Amino acid sequence: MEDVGTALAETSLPAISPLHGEPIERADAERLAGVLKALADPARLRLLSLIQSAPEGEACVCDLTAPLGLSQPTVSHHLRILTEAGLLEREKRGVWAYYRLVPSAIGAIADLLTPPRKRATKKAAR
Amino acid sequence: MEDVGTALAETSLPAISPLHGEPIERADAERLAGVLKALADPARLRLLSLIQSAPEGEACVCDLTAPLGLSQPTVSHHLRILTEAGLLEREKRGVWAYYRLVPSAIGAIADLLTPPRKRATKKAAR
DNA sequence: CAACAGCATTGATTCGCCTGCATATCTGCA
DNA sequence: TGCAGATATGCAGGCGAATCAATGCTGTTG
Repeated sequence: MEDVGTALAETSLPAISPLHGEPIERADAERLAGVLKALADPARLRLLSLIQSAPEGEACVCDLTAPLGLSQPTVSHHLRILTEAGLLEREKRGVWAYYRLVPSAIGAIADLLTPPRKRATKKAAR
Repeated sequence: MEDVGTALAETSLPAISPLHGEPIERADAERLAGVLKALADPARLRLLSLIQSAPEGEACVCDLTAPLGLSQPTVSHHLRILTEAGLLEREKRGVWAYYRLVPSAIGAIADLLTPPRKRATKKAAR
């Protein structure tokens, strides 16, 4: 894969939504799918949940392996994917690497999936 | 896979969110991941988008193969997955099968991903 | 009734991903 | 400098998914 990280970070994940106006294009669909793919995994969902509920809203790898029941390399791998998708941010303090959520990124996804308010009108006008 | 269809339909996709309170459990993570996996595909995102923007908010398979550039069996396959995930509903009229969105289902996902309003306070109190 | 059109299903192929093991890298400390 | 603990990366096995061609099914039409 290329750089899914920038997919959500800045430019990408544009204001277009698959549930609003005209059909999205292939490139946009692939970008959005890339980010959703990062979310669509039980281990990664649990990671996000664990980090979010951690004392300071952050957690290091060593705190996450046990609750997940996965090996340290595997956990590190999933955290990498989530970070590259723009859903997590990493901060290294000393020997430990602390991860925390990026609320705006997750919010952006939620917005894209939120159908327009009462916008059920069909464009049958054509 | 078992019945991802019921995953969103009724009981499943409970009120728990991976981004709110305490960490979600493994079973919940797998259910949510199952639905997200249905979304995390470019072809399926484009299908949802095409159907949503269709004249009556509905479309049949024959209208979808060309814009997607995929074979009819493949399109049918994706529609099946989306329907089983509870994101689409199917209605057969004559020889045609019309698909349309299930807004509540997609809204439910969006709600789960929407962080609590201004709830950024950490529970470090513990 | 026969021929045809729209969809779904099956089988086969290819590709990607999740996982763990082994190993490399980095940081702090003696 | 050398050692130990915390993370990251490479590699490989195995499972699941995406796709298409071929086939079956159902309703429509002549």
